[in-house]
Parts: sequence; structure tokens; C-alpha cells
Amino acid sequence: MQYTLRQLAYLVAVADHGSVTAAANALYTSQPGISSAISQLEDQFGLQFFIRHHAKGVSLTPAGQSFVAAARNLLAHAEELSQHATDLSQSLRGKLELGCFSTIAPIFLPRLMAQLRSDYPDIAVQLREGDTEQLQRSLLSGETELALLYDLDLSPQLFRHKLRTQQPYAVLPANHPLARAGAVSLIDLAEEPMVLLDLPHSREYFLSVFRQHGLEARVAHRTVSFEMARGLVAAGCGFALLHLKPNTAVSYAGDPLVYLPIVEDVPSLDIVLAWPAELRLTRRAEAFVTLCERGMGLLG
Amino acid sequence: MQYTLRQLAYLVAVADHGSVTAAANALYTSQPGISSAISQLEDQFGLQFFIRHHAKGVSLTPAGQSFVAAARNLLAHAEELSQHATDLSQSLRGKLELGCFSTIAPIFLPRLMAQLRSDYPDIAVQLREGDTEQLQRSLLSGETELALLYDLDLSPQLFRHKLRTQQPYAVLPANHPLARAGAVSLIDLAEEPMVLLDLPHSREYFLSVFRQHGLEARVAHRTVSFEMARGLVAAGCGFALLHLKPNTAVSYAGDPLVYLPIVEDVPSLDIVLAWPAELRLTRRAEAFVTLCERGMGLLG
DNA sequence: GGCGCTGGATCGGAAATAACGATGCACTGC
DNA sequence: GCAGTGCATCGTTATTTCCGATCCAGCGCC
Repeated sequence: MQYTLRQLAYLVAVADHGSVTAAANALYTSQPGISSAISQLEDQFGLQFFIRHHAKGVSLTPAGQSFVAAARNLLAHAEELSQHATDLSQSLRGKLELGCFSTIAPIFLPRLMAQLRSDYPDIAVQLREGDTEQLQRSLLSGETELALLYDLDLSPQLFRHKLRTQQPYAVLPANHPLARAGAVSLIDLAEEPMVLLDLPHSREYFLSVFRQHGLEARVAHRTVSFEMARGLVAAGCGFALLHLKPNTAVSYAGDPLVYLPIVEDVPSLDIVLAWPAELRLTRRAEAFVTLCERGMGLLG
Repeated sequence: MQYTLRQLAYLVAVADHGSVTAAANALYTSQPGISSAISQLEDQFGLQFFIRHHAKGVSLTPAGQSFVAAARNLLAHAEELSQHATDLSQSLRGKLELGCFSTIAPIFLPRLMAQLRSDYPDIAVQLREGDTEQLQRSLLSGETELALLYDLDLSPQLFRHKLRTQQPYAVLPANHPLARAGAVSLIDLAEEPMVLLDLPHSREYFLSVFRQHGLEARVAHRTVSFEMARGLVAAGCGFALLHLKPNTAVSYAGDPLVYLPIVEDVPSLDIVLAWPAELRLTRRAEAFVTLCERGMGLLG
């Protein structure tokens, strides 16, 4: 394929104006340029599009009629592509590919999505939930544009926009002896069986909390599910460390839980929006960022 | 500045190969060329299509996914246009814009069209009937690609392909006294009332036949219709000079006619196919020309 | 942690292409 | 005729494209 869109544009302009010179004037270019563009097209396709009338412009041959119609069509299509592109970057319509850490999602996303839907009804969110590893891969491969997750061992290639800080807390069954106090010490917890939220990075973090104080957690259960961890705790299988507090202190099984702050100094964890550092966000993504800034302080 | 089809082709190649270098190899071009084409597209639309992974190629952003899909679409469309163009010149499918002199049409065209339809079922003829003036205008303006007409005062800008020669003859009512002989003289006809086929150029031609022999025709009736002329003659309103003989010697009204050769030397008239001299015919038109060469000797 | 490898970005010169003004040329219209 | 119109052609200039060479950042392999 050797012809160019510009040549086609020249062609239809000539067809519209019935004259090479008029087309050149309309397009603010030179007459010879148009003339040669037409010749090139004609040579390339072995067709003659115009009949030249000396001193009276040109008129289309039957083949020219047909070709110009098709060319017009293609140019319109090309224009649509342009429009599509500016829509992709500028408009608040279209798809937003979003990743979210699995435990964060059910706590914050429902209200955020509702807000987004009401503020920008034409943005369709394509959500991918997963662990830090999966989210990071998705971001760096370009599958998702941005992700809501913990700032835990994130690649330096990712830019991080901090939304809030989560202090870890202990969760215990409501009837547990340690639950009577207003807070709990890691020393006491280290004696108890632990239910570990067994997700990449998260697991190392929770265990390091004890190690930093010279303690070793007694892991009795491992689960990749936040609510499963809560359920095991509520059922008396041990305690768990978590960062997020649902607005309910009851497990799915109906058993009551208590959330207790930790007495010792433990490292908090930031919830951030992350995206590839060198990537310029679309307006849709920017809108979501703004919306998260406003909405992420209100809950939890 | 506008994007080019080539840039789009480079873009989708990169998307397909997951690497600028691989795309460059596949397209037998240089890597910097591709690289800059991508940059230009990204700059132009203010979008980022690829995430660059050092030493591991590139991958599409969400916006890139969407844009590449649209670009692929446009390129396919562009390819179709190319195909359409070669179809226009090369294929024996599509429309053939044909002009035909009104009196010639009903004599020759029906069988020619039937033959064309059987030899090239995919050629659709768009027929325009008219007089020499109209046909010529249509040809020179490009409305019709070629026309079947008399070689009568045709513009030198038209190329003429001779198909057959028509000798004029006199037509008289069957019961006319002059009809008893095997031929008729212009001298005798000049005494009779004449029915003139009153079409541009034709009318001058018929009158000049008499003038060339120092005679003046007595025009009693004028009509633009061939069959009307025959009808008037059959009804006894006069004689007529004509070139074409239908294969019936009866007028629409049912009256008998006789066709008589002229005794004197009178100029004959060529039936030709004409088209703009500088215009290269499409294959459809060429097929029709060949078909006329073969088919125009058989009738009349 | 060094070190070669891969693969995209950048640079500068060369080649190709596009744009332009001037001019030629064929026909129109008076 | 004779001026006017409008497309084609030419030669020059400006711009873009192309390419090899080089740079540079991260990856993966010791």
C-alpha cells in the first residue's frame, strides 16, 4: 500500500471543487502539489479519475466517481480514528482498566464505584482484583492503567500516590480473654495461635511485625481470603493481624469479633494508587484519582 | 500535522510483534524509523500506546489496545480501497456507464446487452440514451465512459472506433407510386413532402444530402422520434431519409413501409464507439468494445 | 555485584519526497 | 485573433524520512 491519506484528501478536494486550482486554494497549498498527487494516485492504480478540460477545470470519470466515493469513506474513517484517539485521552467516556488489591476491594470500591458512576456515568470500569504480584504485573504489562493497593515492595517503576495509612490491628473472637482489654500486646499474641492472611508480601509483612520485636508468631492457619481469616478467628481458631476494618464486627458465620489496637509500635501500611511511572494518565484515570483522594478518608 | 497510514502500519506491527526491533525486521525497515513513527503518533494524540520494557520489548497500554484495534480496522479499510481501485480498472465486475444514440439503441442494444449479460454476468450497464449533443457532453464530462453513436461532427477530443457504415435510404409508404421501383432518385424525392428526423447534427446531415445535389428538401414534418417519423411516412405524410432499418416493414400503427436505396451517390454515416481520446478504458469497457466489434455486423 | 546482552531512544548525515514559483501549453470565450 | 483560464512540467528549495552508529537502561547470568 503506497498511497497516502493526504493524496486522498487532495483527490476528494479536487472532485468537490471541480478544479485543481480551486482545491489548492481551499487547502492552502500549491496547485502543482495537488496535480502531482492526483497523477500519482492515477499511476498507482492504473486508473484515470479525472478528465482534464482545458481552461475549465476537471470532471470525474465513472471510475473516478466510484473511487472518490470510496476515498471519502476512508477519510471519514480516518477522521473517526482521530476522534477515537482524542476520546481515549481526553474524554470522560470509555473504559478504565483498574486493578485492586483483593482485600481492599470490598471495603472501599463499592462506594467509590457508585460515586464514579454518578459523577461520570460514561466511564466503564473494568476491574481486576488480585494480590500485589498480579496487580504489579498487570500494571507493568499495561493490562491495567492504575491499581489500588498497599505500598508493599512495589517496583520503583511504579509511581505511587498515597491515599491513606492503615495501622494494623489484632482481631479476636469477642469472648477471648485478651479481648477484654482496650489493646493487646504482641507478646501476648505470640502465645496465641495465629491465622495468617497468606498473600504475597502481606504474609512477610505480618510475620515481620513479630520478628521486629524479637518474637515469632505461631501460625496455625493460612488463608488467602480476608473473610475466611475473620471466620477462623471468630470460630476460635486463633487471632489475626489485619489492616482493614469492615463496618461490621460479625463474621459471615454470625460470630462476633473484636478489633484491638496493638500496644507496641508497629509499622503502618499505606494504601496507594499506583501506575507505571512514565505513563501519562488518561483523563478517566485522573478523574478516578481525584475521586479516590476525596473518598478514601471517609470510610474504615 | 496529520498521521499517515504508514505510521499506523508500523504501530500495529509493533503491537503484533511486541517489539520495535522485531517489527522493523518484519517490515524490512530500520528500528529508528519505527521508533520515531510511534513517538510521532503518541505525541500527536497525546497518548501513550506502549510501555517500554528495557531489554524486553514493549507492551500495549489500555489506550494502546483500543487504538491499535481501531488502527487495524482503518488499515483493513485502506486495503479495501486499494482492492476497490484495482477492481475498477481490472475486474469485469461493476458498472459500465454507456451512452447510446437514441435511434441506434433499440436496433442494436438489446441483443448486445443480452450477449454482454451472458458473457460477463457481473457487468451492470448504466445506459443513457440521447442525441449526439447530449452524448458528447456526457462523454467529455466523464458521466459516461463510452458511447455508441454516429460519427457526425464529433469533437476531436473524442476517439472514435468504427463499427459499421450505414448507407442512408428512403422510406415510403408501401402504396406510394415511387415505391414501385427498386430505387429512388433525390430529384423525385425533392418533389415530395419530407418527414425530417429532427435531431442535432442529423437534421443538418439529411438536408445536406439534397443540397449537395443542388436540391432543396420540402420539409413537411419534423420529429425527434425515429418511430414517429416512420409512422408519419406510413400514414402518407411524406417520405423520410433514415440510416437504420428495423427488421420490420410495418409502422406501430400497422401500416406497411418500403425501404428504397438512393440512386445518387450520397455520403454514408459511420456508427462508432466513442470515448474521450486521452482516457484509458476500463476492462469492462474494453470487453464491451470487443463485443460490439463481433456483434455489430450481424444485424440490420 | 559485576558484566555482557537485549532492545528502545537518540543523533547526524544522506536520500527521498513534498512544496513552491515560474513557465509552458492547450483550449475557452469574447 | 487574443486575452484569460487552468492543468502539467520544470528546477529549486525545504522538509521529511531513512539508516547506520551510538547511547543507555534494565535484565539475566554467572
